Amino acid sequence: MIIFRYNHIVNKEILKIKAEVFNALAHPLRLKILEKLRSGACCVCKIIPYVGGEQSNVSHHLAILRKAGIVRSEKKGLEVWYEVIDSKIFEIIDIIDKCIVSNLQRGKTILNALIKRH
Amino acid sequence: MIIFRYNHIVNKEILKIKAEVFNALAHPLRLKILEKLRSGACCVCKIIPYVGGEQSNVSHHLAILRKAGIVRSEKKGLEVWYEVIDSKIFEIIDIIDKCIVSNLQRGKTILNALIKRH
DNA sequence: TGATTATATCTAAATATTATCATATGTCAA
DNA sequence: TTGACATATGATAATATTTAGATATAATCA
Repeated sequence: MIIFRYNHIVNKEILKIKAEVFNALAHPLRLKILEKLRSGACCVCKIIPYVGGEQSNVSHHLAILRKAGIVRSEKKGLEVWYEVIDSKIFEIIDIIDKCIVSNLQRGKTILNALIKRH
Repeated sequence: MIIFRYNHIVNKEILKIKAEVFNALAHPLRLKILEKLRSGACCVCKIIPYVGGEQSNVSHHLAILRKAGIVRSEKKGLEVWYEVIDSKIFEIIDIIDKCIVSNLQRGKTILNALIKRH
């Protein structure tokens, strides 16, 4: 099938999309937004005080998460409610958490070994 | 314990570290480097032709992965070998892959529904 | 020792991201 | 319709990232 000839282009494109998703996750404020959305859909008016920060700034970050396909929004009267599209995103965040913890533990072990030598 | 008073600072700091790890993953070239490292440790001289790009640029991206605690390097004679520290990072990449595929499928379904209406 | 090789670092220009402020949009209620 | 409210968008300045080229470092070999 002719489509296979385009595999390298498709792969490149997929790498780019993946990088864009990671990029959307690469900001403390956006991670905090997702932390809030972990317990379910939520109104922007609740997200703003939770994460702390300017209304327009939070709105910007929500737009970044939206464009990356991580969350979707829905208007309910005056309010806008956001929710995570695919909860697999939380698995990712949890794995990163574990990675960081074991990294810190490794650091601690090395530090202890160094201290004992003196 | 007094340490609990610092929880919010610690949380903030952890969010920042997490964001930094995601940031390290947020580039097609770095994802491609990790793709190469999935099969095990690898020399820079193999990574460069695999990912394609300037030597200095690849070296820079390797440094970013190193600083984020995702890979480590070891000198072997003239060569430098890199390897992934914690293979959980691949689980993350695989989950993102699945998310993207199901997102694309959802898009396709919606598109089909729209087409049928006309 | 000096040349060669592999990789890292520095520099600068181009580009992207972030935060803030100002303004626009859309919804409701009087 | 007008005004108030919740949220989004646009413009801008500050900052960070990316890339390529030039140079530096460190290991090996003649």
